[in-house]
Amino acid sequence: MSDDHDHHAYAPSRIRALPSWLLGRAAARGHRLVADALAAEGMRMMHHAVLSAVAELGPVSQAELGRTLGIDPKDIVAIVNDLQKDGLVTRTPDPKDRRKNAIEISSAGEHRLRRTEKLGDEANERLTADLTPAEREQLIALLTRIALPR
Amino acid sequence: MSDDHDHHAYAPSRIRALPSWLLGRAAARGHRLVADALAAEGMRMMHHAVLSAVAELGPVSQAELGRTLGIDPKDIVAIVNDLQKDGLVTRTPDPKDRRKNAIEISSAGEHRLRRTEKLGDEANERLTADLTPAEREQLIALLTRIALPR
DNA sequence: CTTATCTCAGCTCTACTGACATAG
DNA sequence: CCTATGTCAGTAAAGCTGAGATAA
Repeated sequence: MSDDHDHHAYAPSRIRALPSWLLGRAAARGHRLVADALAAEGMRMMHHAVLSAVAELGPVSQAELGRTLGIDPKDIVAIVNDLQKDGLVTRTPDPKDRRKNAIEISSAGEHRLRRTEKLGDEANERLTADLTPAEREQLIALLTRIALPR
Repeated sequence: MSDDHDHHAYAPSRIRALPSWLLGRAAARGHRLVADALAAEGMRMMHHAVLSAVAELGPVSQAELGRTLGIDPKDIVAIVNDLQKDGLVTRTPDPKDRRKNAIEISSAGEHRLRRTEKLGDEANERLTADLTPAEREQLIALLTRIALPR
């Protein structure tokens, strides 16, 4: 017991056995890596996620964004506000349903997205640097099944 | 495209490919499950983690708790305050190093820990209900390697 | 009348930063 | 002098709740 070195890799066994605990630790580390990388472009993780979803879904309502990303629609408001302020997305009233805003990515947004995507990928590689490519795929597959439950 | 049902399991592919994103989603879901379960005993996740660490490490300083759990030592203060207020741990000055507090679990703390441990295990089973036992072990092994990097 | 969308204000939990007093 | 420990105040990001206005 009581190694003076090697404090970092230790966690009490009862804690270490809890998937939720490990998930929290791993997510905190991953978030730190990605957030630091995206900060170089003045973006936060949720900004990148929403911008990426807007690019993929085309003109889309805020409520739809919230549903597909699993984010509270109330939080989409502030994120879209920021993206719009930077000219990365456009927010126009939907003529067919005037309750909705049609969110679309701008050319500046596409340019920004290409850069943040690269930075995010690099951060995720650092996060999973200890894993083999096959292990990364398996981790993603397992996480998908518990992160997006039916 | 555009299934009216089955919104829940979808996420844009570029987002879904990011381990950090999946980790965040999975951790949020796990935290919700565990936090709700522990709330029945008036405990939060960090209270349970610290109480568990105190039980396993015996008389231990707050700084040591912070190091082994990977939590900021400043945050240990408030957690130990709460645990002490409920009589779950004792906080006595260390006679050998008067800078330190020796944190020890009480019998009430051990009783509380047995119950929160059970509640936490059940919540973690719900979180990983879609996985086989072998897959759970593999998930824990993979998470350990990225959550506790050297 | 009921539902869906959007906005606002506020809260919790986790994590972090800076400042400080005390003890080694 | 410098480091380690503990305490306090405040901040940030993600995630929630409740209330309300507008439109379908």
